[in-house]
Amino acid sequence: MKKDDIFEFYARLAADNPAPETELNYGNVYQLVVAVALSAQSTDIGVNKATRLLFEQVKTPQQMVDLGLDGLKEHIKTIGLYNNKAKNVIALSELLIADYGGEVPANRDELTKLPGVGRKTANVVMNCAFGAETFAVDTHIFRVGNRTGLAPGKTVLAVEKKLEKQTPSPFRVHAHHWLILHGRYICKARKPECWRCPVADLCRFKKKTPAPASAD
DNA sequence: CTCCCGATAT
DNA sequence: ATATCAGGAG
Repeated sequence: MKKDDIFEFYARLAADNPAPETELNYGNVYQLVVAVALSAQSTDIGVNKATRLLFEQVKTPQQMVDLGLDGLKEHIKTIGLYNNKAKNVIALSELLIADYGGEVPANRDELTKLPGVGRKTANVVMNCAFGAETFAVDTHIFRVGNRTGLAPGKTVLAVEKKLEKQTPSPFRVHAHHWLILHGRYICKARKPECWRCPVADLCRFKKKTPAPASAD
């Protein structure tokens, strides 16, 4: 996409939502790490439903270790991939205690050493907790970037690099949230709602979906 | 590349 | 019935 269109693309999303935030619920940075780790291939709504009770009981890595593997599984049974996620969250909590004094490191390379925390999760934590200009490319951003032509790429890393290189400075902090929310509610995987899309005229995906009255 | 895996929308 | 959901590890 051309430079002026990229600027216009973000300017319009920003106008609709000046201060976008994650929709995952959390009370501290440790809980943010856990919530994002649990969110893989699952909806934010489903994760929030499970963490509401969990986070009342567990606010620190030590409290998670005390809860134990089976106790954690009981809380997150309703989330997909819960066996792997439970093991990772316990292991991640133990590592935070052993190597980081129970604190979450404010550094992407250190975050990535935590079990269940890959580049995307680390980028989310760096942005949401520490204000870093990171672009956490998830399924939504990968789709929106490719479909619209804003940031095409064959891999999530390629899309991330493109976003990092081309995103104008006024938008760099919030860009990834604008793109996720846009993908979640308008540029949806199954049924994109182009008729109410604020950037449809900038989008290479020319599929003109019907108006809502005749959409279904 | 495959496996992990429940809830929800279509 | 099947696709999709804030991916990561082996």
